[in-house]
Amino acid sequence: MAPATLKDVAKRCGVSVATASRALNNRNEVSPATRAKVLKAADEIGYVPSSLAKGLWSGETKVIGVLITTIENPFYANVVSGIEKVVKDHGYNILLCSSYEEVQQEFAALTVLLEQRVDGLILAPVQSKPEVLERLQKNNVPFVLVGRNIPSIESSYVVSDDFKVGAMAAEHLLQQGHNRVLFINSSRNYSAELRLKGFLQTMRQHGVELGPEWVKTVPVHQDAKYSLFEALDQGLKPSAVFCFCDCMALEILGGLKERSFKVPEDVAVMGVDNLNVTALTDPPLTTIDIQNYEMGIRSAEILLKKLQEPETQHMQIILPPKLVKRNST
Amino acid sequence: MAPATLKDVAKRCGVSVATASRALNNRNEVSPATRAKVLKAADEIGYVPSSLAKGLWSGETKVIGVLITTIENPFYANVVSGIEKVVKDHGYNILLCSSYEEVQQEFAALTVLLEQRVDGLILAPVQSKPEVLERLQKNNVPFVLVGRNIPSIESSYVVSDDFKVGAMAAEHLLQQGHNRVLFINSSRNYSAELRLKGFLQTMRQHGVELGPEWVKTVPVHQDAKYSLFEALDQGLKPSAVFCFCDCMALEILGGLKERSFKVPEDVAVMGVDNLNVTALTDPPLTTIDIQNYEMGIRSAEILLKKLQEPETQHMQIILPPKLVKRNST
DNA sequence: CAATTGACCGGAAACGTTTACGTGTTAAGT
DNA sequence: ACTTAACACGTAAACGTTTCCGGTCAATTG
Repeated sequence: MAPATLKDVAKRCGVSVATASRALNNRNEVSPATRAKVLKAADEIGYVPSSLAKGLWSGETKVIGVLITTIENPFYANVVSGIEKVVKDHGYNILLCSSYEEVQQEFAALTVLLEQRVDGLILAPVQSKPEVLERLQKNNVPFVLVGRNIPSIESSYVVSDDFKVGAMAAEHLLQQGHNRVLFINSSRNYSAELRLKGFLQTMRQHGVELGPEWVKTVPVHQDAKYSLFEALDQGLKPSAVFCFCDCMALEILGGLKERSFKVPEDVAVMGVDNLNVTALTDPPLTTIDIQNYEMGIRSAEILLKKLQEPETQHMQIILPPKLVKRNST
Repeated sequence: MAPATLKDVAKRCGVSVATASRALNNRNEVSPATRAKVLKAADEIGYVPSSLAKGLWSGETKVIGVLITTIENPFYANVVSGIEKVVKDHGYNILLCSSYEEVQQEFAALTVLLEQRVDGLILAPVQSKPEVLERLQKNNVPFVLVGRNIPSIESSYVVSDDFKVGAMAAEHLLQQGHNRVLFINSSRNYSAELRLKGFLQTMRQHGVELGPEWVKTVPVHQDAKYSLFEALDQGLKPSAVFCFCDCMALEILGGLKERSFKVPEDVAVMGVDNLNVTALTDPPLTTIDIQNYEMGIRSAEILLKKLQEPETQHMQIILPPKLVKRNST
């Protein structure tokens, strides 16, 4: 049994479809009596208007796409939560897609989102190549990058100051007396590049030159601890490990435990994201707060502004990172 | 500029809309030459078919709704991830809505999902009252409950054996010599009721009678530690705390730390869900694995089956819980 | 050579909305 | 009493697809 339609409502109370529509939309060309009749009929048969038909007519779906790597990463859960809070109040809904850090899946998801005619899009792009965004621009759907920028294309984005994130980590670790620092980095995104750059440059400024063996890029879908093991097995003796994100830092914590290293006595660990749980790990994790939830909020606000005023200029927000010192360093 | 339409494609290569549609859908009533022409034109103008129009025509949207309390709870992140894995392969997409454990928001989200004409729905219902599900049945959209059942209505669901979860916790804690156990419970769901029942009944069977003061229900949107503090301030001296879920257990861990209790020496703590992070907390958390990801998988599989064969009987899956002993008990 | 077939393609209806336009009724204004 | 405006409502077109039905044209058949 197909869902009830406007025609059903109209037939049931003996008016035309147009009148039924007007009554339900609170337009004023309907007499109070007929309006009551229509509302009653609609309620009785459980009528729910079709967003499909509405969207086809109006050209807007009231759906915004959110394309992230995976919702299992609490960082993105925070971001999405922030987005949802903002857009809900404006009558928008979220269509959630995941790329799992794979270019192909990202592209497929993008196709889906375009087919669904999302009014706008917030995404954490996988690759720094501009293909995906060019496609968006071609189809001119408004979009905002979140968490990661793509430098080769002009767009709106909300990111943390990633160079500074790397620099802050370096400064903090140097201050604690570390100069053999292993950088466990993510692949395929510009934030990772910037953090690395900020990190290495700051180390160098303080006279610490780290060769490429001190930087490990974790293959996607692999536990970061194996990158650590790889480094250890190559004979590296790091006094500290700096991770691209807390997720990786947690995995490193697990790896160190597995190999019976004490943190922070044998090896210090720090991450980025300040996930809720990092306050409760063993030991509590030193990390850098990059305002996850706020990122979601701001990106959604920018997108909404673009939807309301299509001629809005691109907006870039760079949130300041903040060191959260705990016991892992 | 509105997105390109089939008519645009057709006009561009001088064929009818019907032919263009046939060419793009790989139907065989088109000559190879025209097909090539159409595909080329479609590619050139960046044509993306409209799911709205397609859905209006076909009566199915290839979207399934997922309605949970909040994606910030890693338990649901795991569940959603499992759902996504299954439905993606069958060409379905996820429309994610959150109820934030509020009946009103749940109802509003449901309206949205019905308006969007989702083909099916997977939900973790907030309340045990059947209003929401009756609405679903009235609109006859196939649905599957996940994580929580609603006993008053017949439906498909995938849950853990929640009575047993409570019983297992009780047995484990008794075995460790605890008989002053504080139960930090969730409100507004049947799983919570069952776990409590299993817990209390098992305690009683072993001669431990716990009065109502030993059961605290955490108000929604409140840190569980305040429920702990309340109990402590009432003069209770629990030797162990059993929490409805790991999220709460983590909050309790925080609260105990705040009040300088040592875990497990002063107070033991255990939770439910076996979240990834619980292996790395201080101390590593004893918990009960209820197969979060698997729940998502199974619920999605049931829903897909219902979509393929609408006459399918209701299916109920009760997954066996498994104790994961760590150092917090 | 006429009739039949088949390949290929266009016209048009349908899905469920919303709104511009037209029409009929009624009350107010002269 | 006649015009006019306001009001209430219906008709129909449009949004972008897909498919049914029919038509054209060339090739095959007798």
